[in-house]
Amino acid sequence: MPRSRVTLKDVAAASGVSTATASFVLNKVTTQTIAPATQERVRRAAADLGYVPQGSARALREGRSRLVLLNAGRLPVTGSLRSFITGLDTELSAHGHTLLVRHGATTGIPARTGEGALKQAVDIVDPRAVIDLVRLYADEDPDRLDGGWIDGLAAHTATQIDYLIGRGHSRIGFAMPADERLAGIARLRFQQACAVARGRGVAEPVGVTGEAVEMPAGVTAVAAFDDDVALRLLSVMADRGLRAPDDLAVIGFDDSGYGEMWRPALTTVRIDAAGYGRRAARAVLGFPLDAVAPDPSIVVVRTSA
Amino acid sequence: MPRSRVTLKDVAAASGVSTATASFVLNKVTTQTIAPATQERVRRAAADLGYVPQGSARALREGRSRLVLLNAGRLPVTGSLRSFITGLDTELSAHGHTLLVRHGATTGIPARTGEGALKQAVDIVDPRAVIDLVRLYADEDPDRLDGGWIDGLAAHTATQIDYLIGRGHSRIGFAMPADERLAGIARLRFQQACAVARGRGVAEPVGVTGEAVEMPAGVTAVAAFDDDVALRLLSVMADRGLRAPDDLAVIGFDDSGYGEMWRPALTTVRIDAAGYGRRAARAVLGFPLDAVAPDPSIVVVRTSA
DNA sequence: CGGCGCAGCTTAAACGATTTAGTGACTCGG
DNA sequence: CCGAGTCACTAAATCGTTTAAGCTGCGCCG
Repeated sequence: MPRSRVTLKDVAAASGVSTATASFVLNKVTTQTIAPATQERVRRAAADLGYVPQGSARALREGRSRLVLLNAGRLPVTGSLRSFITGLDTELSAHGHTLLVRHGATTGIPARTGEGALKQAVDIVDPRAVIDLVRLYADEDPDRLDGGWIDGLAAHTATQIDYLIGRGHSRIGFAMPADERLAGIARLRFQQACAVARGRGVAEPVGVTGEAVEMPAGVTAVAAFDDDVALRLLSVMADRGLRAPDDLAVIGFDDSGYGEMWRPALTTVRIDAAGYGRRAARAVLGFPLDAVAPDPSIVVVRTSA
Repeated sequence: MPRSRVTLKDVAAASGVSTATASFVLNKVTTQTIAPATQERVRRAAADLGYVPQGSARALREGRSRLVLLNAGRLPVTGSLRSFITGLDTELSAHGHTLLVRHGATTGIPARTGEGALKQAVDIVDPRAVIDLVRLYADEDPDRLDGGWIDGLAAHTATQIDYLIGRGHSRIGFAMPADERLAGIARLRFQQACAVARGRGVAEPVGVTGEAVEMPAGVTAVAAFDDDVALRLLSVMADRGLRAPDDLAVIGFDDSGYGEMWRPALTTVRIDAAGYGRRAARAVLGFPLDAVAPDPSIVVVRTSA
């Protein structure tokens, strides 16, 4: 019963042509003309038999597979990363490709076990492309296949800071993550925040850690690196009997989904991560990017700021 | 410079043997004896050239690749799933295999787009095995390659319920998730909770939804399906001015990492998910399971219960 | 009517690994 | 000195695709 896999040979035999012809038809090769009637026969046979090309054979022949590998390291897949992945996945599969994600202890430090594991995965699947979030976040990825995610960050940081300024805050703190691996991208965001403030004629934000709740004198609001940092800050504040937004306004970044469960509910910035995912897919496949523009980021106003 | 991939042929040529011999050496084939000196030469050459076998060629020949595919659907990868993946990954890579994860809109309902996408992924990579969490959680997976995760659930549910009973609660609620896709596994957990209570001579828990905070008369504690449900309940309680644990004790399940940021911090059950991951890896590879037993689950006592 | 061009196929050679079925060169017992 | 039995190794087939190159008739031009 479990008749083995249907191969191209089966399709060819069933439609009375050679495998070459069948391949030409099914791949819509333009360098070769095939009679319409023949095309029809082949397509029918393929459909009837339920033929699906074997990826490994194809990959062997073509030197690379139709897979795209996303290295997510140990990043939690919630909020925007989840959306990013979804966008990436839908756009890729619309073009016959498949997204697979590697999670694991990749350290970002070359020649550590994690790096080796990624390399191994790459060698095994011969992916069409690799999107390495770990290196991207460590700010050392030469070819950023992120669909403009990193580049878009400046505008989203502006969304965050502008909201605070618009609410009348003129002395702002910027809460950095504790995780070393995020240091690169955190520094970037901090610089962006400073630039925005300068542009608005407001004092540059002061960097603070998410844990320490003692704010430098005069700071009335904190923009957090992400929702995680914001939530951690909120909980430390609660321990000290401080409430947001009255004692200190707190705005997160990159709506993680957990902020809305908190009390006070976390005000945050929502980014069209799925849009960036779709763009990343196009970048990877070599398509023009201008066709898809992610929506601008918006502030999800809840209670904390 | 980008000299193309090092193949087995290169290794064979460099060590003056045929590809067959090289293959025998590198795969430690026992049906064939090779002179120690030759083995040494081949291994050196492979190392020097940086040879890595090409997965697609191997997969083509063997009919399946050395990949294991985990279908995570739209599940958030935090807490225990993250640990499960880590355990799976380390154990698999210790045996020359690689774990890749598919995220996406898989619906669990056959013949929907999601299912098709998974099938496509499977066809492309010819994985050694597929662990389908979506089907597993929908309770319709015939061959459960989960390392005993589902089977272990009964004991962990007991950990959760017993804690509440030990704290003197005799009328307990069980908070179910709103997500339809978790209905199967939620029902299972609820039944387990009932069984535990019966065994302890306590009234069976009443099922409640995570959102509704009105508890049936006399209920003093709630065991949640997972931390997410617990957190949601906690926030609804906060809105009504109710505090845990005094007004209602709440215990989560499957420590997600976000519970400790909440105030009151969420008491929950921590499961050795990494252990189950390692077992799942062994199950997939056909190794005996008894060698690895996951640690028993423990209660992480914080404040909410 | 010879030959050219073209539409519509097929043949066969890759791709890089694994593995079956040998093949020589030895040794050893009788 | 022959036959059998190891040992150490190789030749070649194979997996399923893609694709360059070749082949065959037919129509048409000069």
